[in-house]
This record gives sequence, C-alpha cells and structure tokens, in this order.
Amino acid sequence: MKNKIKAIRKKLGITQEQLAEDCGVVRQTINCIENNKYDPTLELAFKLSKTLNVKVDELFIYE
Amino acid sequence: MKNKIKAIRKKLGITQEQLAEDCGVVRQTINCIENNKYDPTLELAFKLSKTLNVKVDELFIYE
DNA sequence: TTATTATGTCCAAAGTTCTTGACATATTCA
DNA sequence: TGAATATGTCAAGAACTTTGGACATAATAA
Repeated sequence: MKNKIKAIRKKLGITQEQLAEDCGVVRQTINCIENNKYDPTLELAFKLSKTLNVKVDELFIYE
Repeated sequence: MKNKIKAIRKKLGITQEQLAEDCGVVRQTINCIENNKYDPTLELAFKLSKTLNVKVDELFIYE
C-alpha cells in the first residue's frame, strides 16, 4: 500500500516530528510509514488523514 | 472506531463467511470487527470497502 | 565552517490483529 | 420438530505495528 503522506506533509510545511505529535505517535512511526516499512493501523490512518486534511481513500493508494 | 459493516453486509444479503472469503480472512475476523472487538488493519479495511462497495471513509466512523 | 534541525535506521519490548480449532447458541427451513 | 446454516465466543500462537533509546547522515541556517 502506497501513500501520499510525505508529499502532503511537505506541502503543508510541517516536519515528521510535528505530524507525529499531532497524531499522538513518535517520529519513527511517521518515518516508517512514509518510507513504506509498514502500514499504519486504521486508527492512525484516520488521524493522519484528519491532520493532513484529506480523506483516507485519498491519502492511501490500495492496489 | 465504529463501522457499518454488518448493516451493509446484510443489505447485500451475504454472510460473514462469504464476506470473509471475499476479503481473504476467516469468519471470526469479520465477526470480531463487526462486533467491535478490534479494528481491522488498514489493508483489510480497504478490502472490506471494496467488497462492500463503499469508501473507507464511509464504512468506518472515526470519532 | 559550525551549530542546529530534520531525516533515516537499528534493536528489543510491548501491544494489536489474525489464524486455527473448537464448541455454544441462534436462526432458518424442510 | 429436527437438520442445516449462521453467528458468537474462547484460547494460544503467529504476524504486524508502535515505542523508546540511540546513533548516523543530510539539510539548513548563523
């Protein structure tokens, strides 16, 4: 599963650290997800979507 | 996190077993998710959405 | 250049999801 | 009513996500 987190985060001008804080996780978690080490939980996917102002269906690309 | 899986599944007239097969998981997994024992992984959330013909953002209610 | 900030990566532990196998109850139907 | 199908639940273990701490490199700014 791919995602647009890094691109949207940069467009918003925030760091991995800031995004992590907003979502209640640590920086490494954001880093791993952006670099496709693993997918977030559904709950974190929703938090990321909310913080980045996009739908889950837009933020993640399934297939 | 709540979801509309049971309602949509029944509207489509399929069993937990059939939905499970379509999504590549076992029946207990569907049962647990419908009854809020735990949330699905993001990947399974997308599979469920695809099978039930709704967006992830519609199928799951965050907050 | 030097200091600071941001990002990438590693490891082990803790927590969550999913499976397998099984059994109980509920629902449907002949 | 009895048989078959559907749903609910349990427990142990495998697989995956997240954390905390640490260190390396990259990028930015003074």
